[in-house]
Amino acid sequence: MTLNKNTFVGEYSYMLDAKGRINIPSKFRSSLSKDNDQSLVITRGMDKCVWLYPLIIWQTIENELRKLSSLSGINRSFTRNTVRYASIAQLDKQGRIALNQNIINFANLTKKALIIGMVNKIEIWDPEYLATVDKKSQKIDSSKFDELADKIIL
Amino acid sequence: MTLNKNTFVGEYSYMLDAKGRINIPSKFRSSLSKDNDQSLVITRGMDKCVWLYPLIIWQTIENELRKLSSLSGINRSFTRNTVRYASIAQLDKQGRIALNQNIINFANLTKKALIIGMVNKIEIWDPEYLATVDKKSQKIDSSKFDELADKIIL
DNA sequence: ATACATTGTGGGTAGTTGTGGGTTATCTTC
DNA sequence: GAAGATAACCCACAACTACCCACAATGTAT
Repeated sequence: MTLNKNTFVGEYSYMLDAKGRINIPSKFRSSLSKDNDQSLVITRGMDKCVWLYPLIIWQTIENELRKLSSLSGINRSFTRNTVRYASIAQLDKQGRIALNQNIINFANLTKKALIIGMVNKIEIWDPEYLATVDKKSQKIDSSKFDELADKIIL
Repeated sequence: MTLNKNTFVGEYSYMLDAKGRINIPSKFRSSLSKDNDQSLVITRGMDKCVWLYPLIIWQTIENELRKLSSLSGINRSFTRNTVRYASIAQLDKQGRIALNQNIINFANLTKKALIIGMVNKIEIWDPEYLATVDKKSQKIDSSKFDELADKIIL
């Protein structure tokens, strides 16, 4: 198995149950390295979505944040936004995590939820909301998109 | 066997079976280098077709994406769009991969499918749809082919 | 020409995965 | 300390997927 650990790609559609639990795709679970102890850090995304980091990846982010100068306003607000709503959750026996009401509201989640692998982290979106975001960004950013695509896509 | 590894040329016609599985030409299989662990990454093409990358080639894309900072919105949506429809699949014992319904719909695949070697990646097309695309591009592209001629000597 | 290996295609089965819900523990608040 | 709310744990089960075997058609070697 030559797959990179703690790397997530692909899109999955799941249900949020009445208790606020949501399944983590089994491919993502098996991608989690052992030293994560089956744990993810739940936090607010920069967009209106949930971000999930493998615990050990989160720890490296914490260390990066420690180094950031607080002189810069963007640094302060980024640190505040990412850290203040962060919580650690361990997968239950069925491979789910429980989201609290706060973050459910923040991401506008109801029942259907899209889980998207974003290489080093995982996003959870309300499908309809993501669709509107997609449309907007395609109009605005298409030229910058092409630039990135030229560099990265083979 | 003098061909470069992870290089694909030629066209093959195969059937998609009831389970969404499709055979990978044996020439392509033997071209895959060992370190791919018999794995391909399935994703949406820029045209309405399926793109298949050897795993290690895809990983170079992943690593480029990893470098993009999530502070920038354009980076986030670019990563999302690139990675979202990707899935890693290992060839089964008969040398096939399974396509999910999402990508089958995207590429308009039914039963017959054309597999085309595109040097560093593989494309899967619906034969009839590709025919219509070919007709259109012949009209449009002849002038742009001349531009390319400056860059690539055949 | 014959025997043997490879390739493309189909299908059955056992195990995994996604989802729901009930029961027990833990924490709050009065 | 009791009552109520919240969270953790367990079990159940349908749907799906990965894995296995089968076989005809084609290609290759003797």
